[in-house]
Amino acid sequence: MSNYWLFKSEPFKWSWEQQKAKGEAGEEWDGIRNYQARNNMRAMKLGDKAFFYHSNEGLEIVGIAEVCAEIHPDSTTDDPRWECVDIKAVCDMPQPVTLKDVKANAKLADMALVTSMRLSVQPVTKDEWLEVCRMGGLDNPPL
DNA sequence: GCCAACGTTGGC
DNA sequence: GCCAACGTTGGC
Repeated sequence: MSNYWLFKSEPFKWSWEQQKAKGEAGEEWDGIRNYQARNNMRAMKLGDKAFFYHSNEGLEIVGIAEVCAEIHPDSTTDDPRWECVDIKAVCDMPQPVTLKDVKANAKLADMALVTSMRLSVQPVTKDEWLEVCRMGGLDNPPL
């Protein structure tokens, strides 16, 4: 039973294209300096699935990733408070789901993307997961 | 580029 | 432990 998440990234800092280029090796999701976001990463298990969202530019969910390393120290700081996971790209959203689309869908009114705008690593419920996958044109969403 | 929302810091 | 000041995020 895996859980579902959403990672935000500004595409000019770390884009979905760059994430995909890392392939199976995945990449450390470093640089998170927010407790709530870190706590969400602490709760992640190997194989958990996540949406990859482009903030600032794009404003859309562009792909699906998977947790490929559980919580460990963030290599970009010596501060022991900050830890992170690694994620790898799984597949593209055939049709990216925009923030506008999410806001326009009553089923997604409680999504953290809408209610906790500034949280950069968010939990996603299974219902939300399925609905966003459906909107993105994924008939057989990774579960 | 602006600015509202909100998390963090630090003085008391 | 409160709260004002400050910094950052992120939509517009």
